[in-house]
Amino acid sequence: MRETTLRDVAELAGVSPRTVSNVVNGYAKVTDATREKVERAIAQLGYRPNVLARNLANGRSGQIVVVVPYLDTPYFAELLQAIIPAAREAGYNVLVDQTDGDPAHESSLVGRGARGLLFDGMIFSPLGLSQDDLSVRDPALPLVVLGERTSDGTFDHVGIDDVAASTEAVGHLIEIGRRRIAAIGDQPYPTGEAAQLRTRGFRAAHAAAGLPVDESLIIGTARFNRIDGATAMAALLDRADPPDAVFCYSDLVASGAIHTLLAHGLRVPEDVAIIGYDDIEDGRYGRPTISTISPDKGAIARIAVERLVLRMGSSTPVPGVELRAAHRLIPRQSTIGF
Amino acid sequence: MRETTLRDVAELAGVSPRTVSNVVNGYAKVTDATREKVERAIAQLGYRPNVLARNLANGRSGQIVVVVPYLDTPYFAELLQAIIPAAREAGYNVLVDQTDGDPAHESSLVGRGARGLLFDGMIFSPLGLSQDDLSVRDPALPLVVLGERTSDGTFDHVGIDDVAASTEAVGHLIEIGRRRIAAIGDQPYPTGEAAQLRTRGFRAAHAAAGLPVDESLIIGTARFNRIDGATAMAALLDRADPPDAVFCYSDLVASGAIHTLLAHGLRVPEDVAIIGYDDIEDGRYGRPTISTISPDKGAIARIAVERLVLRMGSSTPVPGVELRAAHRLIPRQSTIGF
DNA sequence: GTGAAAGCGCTAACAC
DNA sequence: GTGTTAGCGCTTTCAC
Repeated sequence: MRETTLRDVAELAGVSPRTVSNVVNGYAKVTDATREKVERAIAQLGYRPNVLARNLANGRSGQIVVVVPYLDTPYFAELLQAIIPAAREAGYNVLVDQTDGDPAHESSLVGRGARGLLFDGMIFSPLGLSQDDLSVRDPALPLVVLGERTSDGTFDHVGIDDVAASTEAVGHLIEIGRRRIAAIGDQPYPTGEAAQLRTRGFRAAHAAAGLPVDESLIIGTARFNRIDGATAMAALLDRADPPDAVFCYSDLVASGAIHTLLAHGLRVPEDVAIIGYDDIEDGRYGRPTISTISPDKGAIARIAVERLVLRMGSSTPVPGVELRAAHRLIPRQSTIGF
Repeated sequence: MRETTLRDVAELAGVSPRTVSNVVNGYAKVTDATREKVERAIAQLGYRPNVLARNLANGRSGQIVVVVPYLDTPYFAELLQAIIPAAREAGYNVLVDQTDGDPAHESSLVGRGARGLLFDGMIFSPLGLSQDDLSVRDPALPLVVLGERTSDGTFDHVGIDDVAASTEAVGHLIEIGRRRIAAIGDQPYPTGEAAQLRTRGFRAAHAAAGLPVDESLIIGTARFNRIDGATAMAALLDRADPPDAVFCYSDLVASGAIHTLLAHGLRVPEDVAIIGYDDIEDGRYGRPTISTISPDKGAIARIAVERLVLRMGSSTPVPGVELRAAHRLIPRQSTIGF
């Protein structure tokens, strides 16, 4: 049995397809009389507009895609959770893609144009891509980038001020009296921009306090996972002169580090204070709860969607801007105790 | 500047649109000579097929939607992470929807027909919906339901054997010598089927061991979150006769319960043993690590996608079946110590 | 305010 | 093997 079409409705109501379309979309003015006729016919036939046809006629899909490296990373899950309602409110459905941080996958996504796909715009949280990779993308694709990038002027970038946030985090450790502070998560290579900004903050806080930086206390990790934190912390504890505090580049890293410390019979924060980054829900319930930098995820989501909608709606190129969401330092048990 | 169309390619290559379509889709036989001509034209023009037009012509969108209650719940995030690659492999993109467990939102999703939307099928993990609500859905929508439901024969259901798994979990607590076992997470109302199956397993394990069930040790919670676990555990500790073990209906609940125990100065598992459910990544890194029931999420994802693809591809109604993925008990520190 | 008709760009009978 | 052509179901310019 064929689905009923707009044409069927028009016939039953004794009007033209044009009028039905007007009624359905709330366009133009339609007499109350005809509107009612049409609506009755729609109800009677159980008519539902065919989105596929509408998409073709409109040349847009009403969908945006959100691309994240990993979905099971709490930070991205929480971010996505915030983006979806924001997008829905703006009338867009959300497609989700995960890249596993694979640069090839990431470039193929940004490289392809909007038209080739079924989304009108993209919110992209890159991991494996360096700034250069990003600029080879299809310029016709409305794009908002999250995280630690800098806009080259052709897309928008939404993030918090990582250097400032990191400086605050390390400043907090200094304030509570720690002097041998380690950092876990550095990534001194092109795709590690996020990490490098945090490292910069680490140095800035030391400089501000007149403290020297022990370079050997800056530990690199391939990713920002628990296991990376656990491993790096173990390496730090193996040293003759372990640190009395650690700035971890994510809450997961912090969680892993704490795990190692407790397993070694050390106390947090008495022996080693720990501060993380991201404010994921986990950090609020572990033992100890994890001090952290909390980015305003709701704001990030709102701003990202808002800018993307603006880009998708504009026929002329929109200049890319840098947008900053708020962040704040949340001291918890892992630095200030119980 | 207009995007190049299939027609443009045909013109440049000196062939008909039909032939270009054949080349693009790998259909039918095309002479190597013409294929090459066409491919050269495609490359030269930078042609990309318009998915929107293709969708309309095909009458399908090539998308499936995955509906979960909450995205920031690790279990669902991990499940989604497994579903996305499985779907992509089958040639489908994944739309994501979260319902916040809102029954109205959930029914509106299942109630609307496939054609009204831009997905060809749905993988649905309901929370607020009872069995009855589910059966009012549009029968034309290919549907696979996850979690603890029973198929009414018009959709497939994929899940693990919850009663068996719960019985094993509680059996494990009994095996390690616990006798006063509590359960946190019961939901004795229509939408709480998941919880009720776990409670049934709780009873079954007691029965199998010849132990009586203390009904007052079965604690209900509105959701399966950390805060619910923390609160319920606190209530249990307020009693004159607290339990020596707790079966938590999710790892998050377990995590919350452990938090409360540690905060009260109790030891896990020495004073109270804890077992959870879901095997989320968190549970493998906390302190103590959480014993749990581990559902084979990869298998669930694979089976769900496979069945959905089968449904979407069939013109005649496919009888709904019950499909079971494997699960296994994973003892960790929270029951067997360090 | 409403109708007629021309697309949107692709697919797939149907011929040759 | 390839060309011709008629849709897929909607939107929308243009008249009236």
